[in-house]
Amino acid sequence: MLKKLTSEQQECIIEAGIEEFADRGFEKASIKNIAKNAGISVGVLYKYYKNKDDFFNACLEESLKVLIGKLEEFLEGDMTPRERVKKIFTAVIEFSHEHPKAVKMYHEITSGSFSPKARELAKRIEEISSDTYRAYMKALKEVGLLRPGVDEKAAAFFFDNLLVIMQFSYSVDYFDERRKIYLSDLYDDDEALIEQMVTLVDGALLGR
Amino acid sequence: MLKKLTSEQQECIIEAGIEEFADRGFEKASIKNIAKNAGISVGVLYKYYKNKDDFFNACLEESLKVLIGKLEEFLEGDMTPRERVKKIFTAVIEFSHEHPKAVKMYHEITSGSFSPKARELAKRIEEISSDTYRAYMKALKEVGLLRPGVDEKAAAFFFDNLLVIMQFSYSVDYFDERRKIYLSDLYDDDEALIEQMVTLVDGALLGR
Amino acid sequence: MLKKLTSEQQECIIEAGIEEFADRGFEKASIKNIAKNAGISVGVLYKYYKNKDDFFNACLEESLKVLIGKLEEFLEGDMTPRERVKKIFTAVIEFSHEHPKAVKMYHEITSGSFSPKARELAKRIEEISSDTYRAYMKALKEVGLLRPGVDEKAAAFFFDNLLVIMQFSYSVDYFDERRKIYLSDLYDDDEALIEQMVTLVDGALLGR
Amino acid sequence: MLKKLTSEQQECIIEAGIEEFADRGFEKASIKNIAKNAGISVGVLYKYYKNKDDFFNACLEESLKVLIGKLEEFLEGDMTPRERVKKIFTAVIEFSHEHPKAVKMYHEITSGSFSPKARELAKRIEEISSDTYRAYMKALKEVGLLRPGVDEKAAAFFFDNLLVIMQFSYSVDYFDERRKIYLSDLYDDDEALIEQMVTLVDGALLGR
DNA sequence: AATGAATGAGAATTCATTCAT
DNA sequence: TATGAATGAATTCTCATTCAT
Repeated sequence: MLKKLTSEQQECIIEAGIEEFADRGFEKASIKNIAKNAGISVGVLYKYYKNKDDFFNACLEESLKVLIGKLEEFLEGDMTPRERVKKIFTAVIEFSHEHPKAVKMYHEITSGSFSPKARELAKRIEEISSDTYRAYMKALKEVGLLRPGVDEKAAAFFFDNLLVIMQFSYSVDYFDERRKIYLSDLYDDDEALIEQMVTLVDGALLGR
Repeated sequence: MLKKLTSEQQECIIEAGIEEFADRGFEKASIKNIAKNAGISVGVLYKYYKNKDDFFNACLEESLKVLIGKLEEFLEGDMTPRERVKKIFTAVIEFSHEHPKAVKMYHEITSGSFSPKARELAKRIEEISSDTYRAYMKALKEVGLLRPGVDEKAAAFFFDNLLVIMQFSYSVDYFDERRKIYLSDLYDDDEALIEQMVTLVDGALLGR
Repeated sequence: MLKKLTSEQQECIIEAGIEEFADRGFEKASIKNIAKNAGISVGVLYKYYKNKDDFFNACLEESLKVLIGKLEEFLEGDMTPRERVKKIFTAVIEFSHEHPKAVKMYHEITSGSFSPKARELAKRIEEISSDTYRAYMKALKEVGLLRPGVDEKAAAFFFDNLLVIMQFSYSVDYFDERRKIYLSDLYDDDEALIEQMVTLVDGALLGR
Repeated sequence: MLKKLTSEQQECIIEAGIEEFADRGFEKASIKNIAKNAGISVGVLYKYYKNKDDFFNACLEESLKVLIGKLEEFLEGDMTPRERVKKIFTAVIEFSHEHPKAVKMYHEITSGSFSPKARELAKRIEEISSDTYRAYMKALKEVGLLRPGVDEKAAAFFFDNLLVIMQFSYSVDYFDERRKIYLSDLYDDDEALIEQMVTLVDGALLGR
């Protein structure tokens, strides 16, 4: 039956794409399947997107947009360093619970070789994170809170490393299982894990 | 597998497989190509391995074997905690330089959905690492070196998280580019980065 | 067809169709493209024409109509046989310059397998030409100008063969390139080529 | 069932290709169909030929090879001009009877836009014919047989034009039907048609 | 009536896997 | 036993045709 796409259905396409790409990876993802899950025909997908690559980029962009949104909140508000670190860890874990597919999309581009467009999107998000965390580390240093001898860049890298793998640990199947292995009873206690991470990060950055 | 992997030819097949899987990912990897690079016919490959999945598992197993080998050295020898941490960071980066394909194989299974056999292999290596690091953290705690309030499991998780992402940062293209973005001039100075990481980890675990 | 082709818009559609079919061939021709160039929607095109085949026939009919128009002039006027032959060769080449798309449409049906309707249209034009040329040859014979032993039908066939391939040589890319290969410096001198052809045809038909 | 291709089957592939391309044209020709008719799987076709284009070129080359073979006989032997012209007309018609698909392949490239490889093949055959016929016309001129005022190039063009359309008239459906329309009872009498054509050509070239 | 987005069958192409030699 | 040509299902992508708006 020929029926105009509702705007709901249009969103549905990207959503179905993210679902499929996140679950099965770019190569295994089937356009036919995505169309079926989105309740549309393959033709309509190719009306909006030039090819599989192009569609993947659109899904990726949507996913990263949500991730970037979270980042921007990081430097907002007035709080102690510990509070801020706790806030971001909490946000990252919450985000992973709410948008596991977005995180999986991010993880997806870390493997395989993608189009220049995808590389560019990926580069942008890394630059934004890097800038954000380096600015924070610089601020800490200026007020004499960053441990002496600690380089701002290394500190930012260290900090984002932990956040990235934490995101994976709550979204990507493999890392989730690994988290269970490492944490056993702590696996289900997000609160406690956050507290531990904050303590460790504080020790690393502030020395207390 | 009809035969144990003993002959030189067998090693050659696995090596060619690791090369291909690491470089092109599971889906894009070509069996024909692997056979050609190993100097055998596809028929022989299928004599030893049931299918692509099965062969991938064999390659994965070999890769993980090398990774596990490194781990065992961790607890060996008598040294201060800082020395030990430095040693492992150094070893991890050296290993990534020497065996980037093995690390890529490890990264490869973190994406996509692999067979039960692959999951099992992966589980084993995570259990070994987890046990190793937890044992170390426990030892630290017992001698009163671990910062008060820090859980051994969380500490082990924290520590391995950093090591895993550091391995990726030196082997997986995406993470390597990301490392460059974060570290800029520090990108080429492994020594300095290790020093920084050790300092941060020491601060996190030991409070100094 | 629900409506006769009367309105200006209708001509526009056919014109766009001829353009597209002549340039890209039946299979590669795009209905969407034709509609766009005609300034209408595809829906309208399908209102007037049952399908692509049907529309092609309409375009073909229009093209052939123009070709037939030229034919009718052939027997008009009072002139010597040589003058008449020269006139028709000149007309054919002029026509090819002015309406290359119509000639291409004609060439297009000589390949592929078209619908009965197209065959019928094609048959009609061939019958008209055949009748025209046979009548002329008969007239020549009756006044004793046609060389003895020359059959009127064969002469008509011979004559039209030359005209048809001459048309292709000025309209269809392939035959145009071929003409260049054969004629080299004569390629750009229509006048001279016509003169040569007339001489040859005169020799063939009249013996001088 | 997996079974080695007999060499007979290998020839069969090209033959099936020529059949399909000749009958349905490049665009409509179906690779699946060709494979089925050749008694092979699609995969094997793609083992030998890069893609549809490449396979078409192979079929075209095979077809043109046979055509060129005939051409070479043209200048052989010692005979009067009339005998030679008769011989080539006879040969051309025989050839069209024996290899109608080869002629259809030749006709096929006169429409549509083909790959550089196909253009090159086509150009070569036109150059060979052109050279052959021009050499013959030059020879005629040198012995004073070519009618005065007749250009060798134009004569060669005129001659090949007739041969080409004669080939089409015996192989390409459209031109075959046209031949019937023009010749009526002469349609079935190849001998008589040849005699007529030879007479006409002799009149054109030699003036008798 | 006119629109043009949606449909989905069908095409070319790939490549893991098989098995005749 | 080893080979690698043959298989054919599955994938992406196109576009004539339909029909809800």
